[in-house]
Amino acid sequence: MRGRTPSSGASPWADIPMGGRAPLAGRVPVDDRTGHRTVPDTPRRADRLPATRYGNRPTMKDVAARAGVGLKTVSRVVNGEPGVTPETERRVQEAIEALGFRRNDSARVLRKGRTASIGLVLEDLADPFYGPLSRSVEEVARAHGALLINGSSAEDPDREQELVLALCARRVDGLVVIPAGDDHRYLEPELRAGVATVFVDRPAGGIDADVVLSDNYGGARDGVAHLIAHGHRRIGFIGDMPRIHTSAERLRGYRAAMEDASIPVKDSWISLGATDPERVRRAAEEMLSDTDPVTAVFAGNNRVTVTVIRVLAAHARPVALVGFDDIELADLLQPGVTVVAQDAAALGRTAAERLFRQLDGSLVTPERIELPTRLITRGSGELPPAD
Amino acid sequence: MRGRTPSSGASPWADIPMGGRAPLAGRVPVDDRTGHRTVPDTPRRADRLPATRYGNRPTMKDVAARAGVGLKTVSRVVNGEPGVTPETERRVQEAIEALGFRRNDSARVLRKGRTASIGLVLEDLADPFYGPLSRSVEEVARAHGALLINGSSAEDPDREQELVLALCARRVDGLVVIPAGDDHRYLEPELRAGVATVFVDRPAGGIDADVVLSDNYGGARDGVAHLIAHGHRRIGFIGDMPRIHTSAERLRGYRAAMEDASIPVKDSWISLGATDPERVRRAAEEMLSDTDPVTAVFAGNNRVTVTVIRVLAAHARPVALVGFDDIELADLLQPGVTVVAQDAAALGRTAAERLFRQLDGSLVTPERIELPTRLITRGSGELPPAD
DNA sequence: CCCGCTTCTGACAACGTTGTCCAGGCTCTA
DNA sequence: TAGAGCCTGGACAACGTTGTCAGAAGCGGG
Repeated sequence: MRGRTPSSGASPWADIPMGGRAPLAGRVPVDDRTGHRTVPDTPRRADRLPATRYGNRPTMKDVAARAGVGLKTVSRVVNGEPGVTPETERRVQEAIEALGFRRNDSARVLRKGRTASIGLVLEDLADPFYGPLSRSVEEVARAHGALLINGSSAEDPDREQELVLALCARRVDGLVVIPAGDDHRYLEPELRAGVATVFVDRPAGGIDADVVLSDNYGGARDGVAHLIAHGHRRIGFIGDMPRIHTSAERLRGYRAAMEDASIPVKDSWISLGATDPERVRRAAEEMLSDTDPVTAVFAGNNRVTVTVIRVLAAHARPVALVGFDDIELADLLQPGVTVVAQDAAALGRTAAERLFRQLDGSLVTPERIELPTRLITRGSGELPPAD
Repeated sequence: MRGRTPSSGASPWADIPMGGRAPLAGRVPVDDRTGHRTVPDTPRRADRLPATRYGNRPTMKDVAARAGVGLKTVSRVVNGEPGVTPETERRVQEAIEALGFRRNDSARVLRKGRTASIGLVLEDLADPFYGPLSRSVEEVARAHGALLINGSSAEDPDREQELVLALCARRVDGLVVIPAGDDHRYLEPELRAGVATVFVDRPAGGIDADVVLSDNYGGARDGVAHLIAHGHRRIGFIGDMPRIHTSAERLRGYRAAMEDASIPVKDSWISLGATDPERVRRAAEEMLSDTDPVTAVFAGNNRVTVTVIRVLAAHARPVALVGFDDIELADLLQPGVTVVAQDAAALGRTAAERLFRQLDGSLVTPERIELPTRLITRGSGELPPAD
């Protein structure tokens, strides 16, 4: 009992009743799944259905049979290849329409060797920083006729690798990765096989690949220098885990600015690993209630900034604030929030464009590209120290 | 030379589904990249490779040859099937490692009929409302071992269809669609073929399918009633294009609330089609400077709300505001922004869960699910009318 | 030493598409 | 009208994987 007999003349889909969703019900051996049939030696994972396929979809063969033409002729019509009479083409189109045929791209990929899809692995799609980035990657992909598959690593190196390998198994033509881990040697076979790869926001570890970054170090340094220029000397830094490259770079920028101004940094002014709001809140409150309290805070990313704003809003004494990453409505708060803005869309666009340039062969040598940041003054960073 | 067509005016690469240039034209130079570093382990394929292939990836056959076992044994090891001696398994694993083999899921899909991937078509990934939604869909997909492919329709029905069909061509197991258009009969063949389908945020048109919605009507009605309860009678409504279901429903809610309070609505209080900030701004300014100016505004979605906040901030007389959709930092503004919040993550989660229940056969009858909204009072909606 | 049994292994045929190549039928010229 | 050329259409073999099924190897009992 094979799925179908192609020689049965009329295609089996020609007379499927409309509106029924019958294929859904029968395509899983529900009896086996519920399991009250105790058959011990039957392996559970055995799909006993002849076809584990979901529904039966018409193939080019079916279309050909219905249109009364050869298989390859259908292929030609579907792909807009020349060499088909208008009349023949019409008949084929009609059959396609009638059967609801859709080309199976898996088979196509298998034959042609490319998928016209690229993968994007980022940290969290829900983060307002990654939304625009993802969107801009998608736009570039679309302009090149490719689809975007994406996944969130949730800052977990194992999950990153798992995702990347899943994408590679699907034979994406290229990968845009925002690394969670710091060892990417597992990608060596893919690079050898010609999978275009660009890392964004953070550099790759252990392999030589394209990287597109923001100037985290310079941005943070400028932001902190800005606070110093407004008279602050006791400046706190609240950032993410230092194993994250961006986080480490921004801390480095903070230290550099302080050193440039010959201000010794107290350990209690620095808080790292602030991953959730509660920890950020505690960190902020601690450095504000220190015996030697900070008069300004530099927030290491958008999530930290938002939480710090909340803390400061509830704080009696005004405290200056500069945040890394722009946030929506920052201009409407009292005071407006001064930020070091990076251009997420530009990061994504640059990366994706490099990816496709790798793919069309016009790029060969991996490069490291650093995009500038921009200090946007809105008030909170210009508050004078209130000792 | 494979010069087969004299009419070679059209690029032979013009066969990518979504238009645009094929990315991989000159992929052969990839060999230059590894170039001098000859890869000793990778067996070279025959020279008669299809011109479109790029990079040689090892196949199970290669692994089998290297490990000195049969093809099927490799398959067994790769898929963790029982019946392989530890010793054999070790040899195979070693070969896999050495060659950097990755199973080709396209071939697997072709054989098995399912892709373990689902498609998500939404309006704009960069919109803060869709980020969390997308993320929650991804989480559910991940829990079911599926990958997420997504695309942005940019509110364009043609693009929606193009994306959906591209996903179907890739044989996604299921589709989560946030409709841009209002006619989805093109999906009939897919439904018949058993592609699980759930519409979110807006209903499908012309077909019978699962839908998960927010209670747009009720939410808007409650929000407007809230303004009325605080003494307002001249209330403006600024919304998106009325052809969008959510937009129309919210307008309906507005009208219902006004009618419940027996307040006749002036045409000049209603502005639709406000898609970009500039138009929202003009619309808001007009209804504020009317001879009979509104004392409160109901904003039809998050983008409108943000712009209206800006306009009101620059406005002398205090004006009450309730917005549909919650926005970040809304609580920190002066006054805090009162909103009708919908739970984007819950929408996505509910939809994705239904999708997988369709797939495992436990759901057959399409349903319409409506999730409640929540009025969050923060100040702006409780301002008294200032005539 | 053979038989039956279990356990492990491999040959082979799909899956649906596209590239190659050849067979007819047609038009156009001599 | 025949032969040369051009169209158009179709048969067939890949692509890399998995399900089927039969064969091989190991092993104990008669």
